[in-house]
Amino acid sequence: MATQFGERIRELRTKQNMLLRQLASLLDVDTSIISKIERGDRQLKKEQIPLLAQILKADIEELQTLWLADQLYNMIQGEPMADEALKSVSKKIKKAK
Amino acid sequence: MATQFGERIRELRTKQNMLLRQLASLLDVDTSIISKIERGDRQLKKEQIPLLAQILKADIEELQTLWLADQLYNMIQGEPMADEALKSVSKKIKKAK
DNA sequence: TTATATTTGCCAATATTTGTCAAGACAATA
DNA sequence: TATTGTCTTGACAAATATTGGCAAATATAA
Repeated sequence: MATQFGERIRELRTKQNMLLRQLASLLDVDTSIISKIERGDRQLKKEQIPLLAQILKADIEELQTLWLADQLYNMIQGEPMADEALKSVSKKIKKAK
Repeated sequence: MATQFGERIRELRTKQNMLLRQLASLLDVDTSIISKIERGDRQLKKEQIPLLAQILKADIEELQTLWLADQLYNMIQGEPMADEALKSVSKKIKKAK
């Protein structure tokens, strides 16, 4: 399953002519991890987002949003009451502000 | 942290004059587990929802919604981009239908 | 107090996630 | 065809997180 996050990372990386192994080295993980993340096979660890954003000269908040949206989507996809639950959470969030 | 799901379970259980240990027995887990679930210290396993609904004569979909909403809230709470991510997912879900 | 119900902290078992390694696929090109 | 470089994939091990159960602590009621 492809992820919005992974696709964006790949886009950012390739536009800068950066190789998987170069990005992997800067993030201090194996090349295969980055490959899987870009393809949506694995999730990046949340704490790694800031460093990744810095390396790719990307907006941290953009990546955080994409990352979180992927997690949420993953959780609700296939759930019968996904819609209801989403609405409920949105309401609760608004109140909390 | 209290959960909507846990509070609802407790409400349903006590209204029927059922003890923790009685509910626990029917669900085939230790009493402490139910206590923690009702107080929001633990999450019920998703697969246990149908049985729990049956025991408490509750609407499965209601419990599924509350359960899922708790999971989602847990995931986004404290996240700076929670709002954006939620919107993004809602959009994606609507499209998928 | 005594009896019963609930809560809490801790541990072991289990499950999930994460990373590494090695082999394979694929394309470019000598 | 053989070689080189990049990327992908699967198997495995290590690190983390989750789960359930026990037992002690705490509450509640009589």
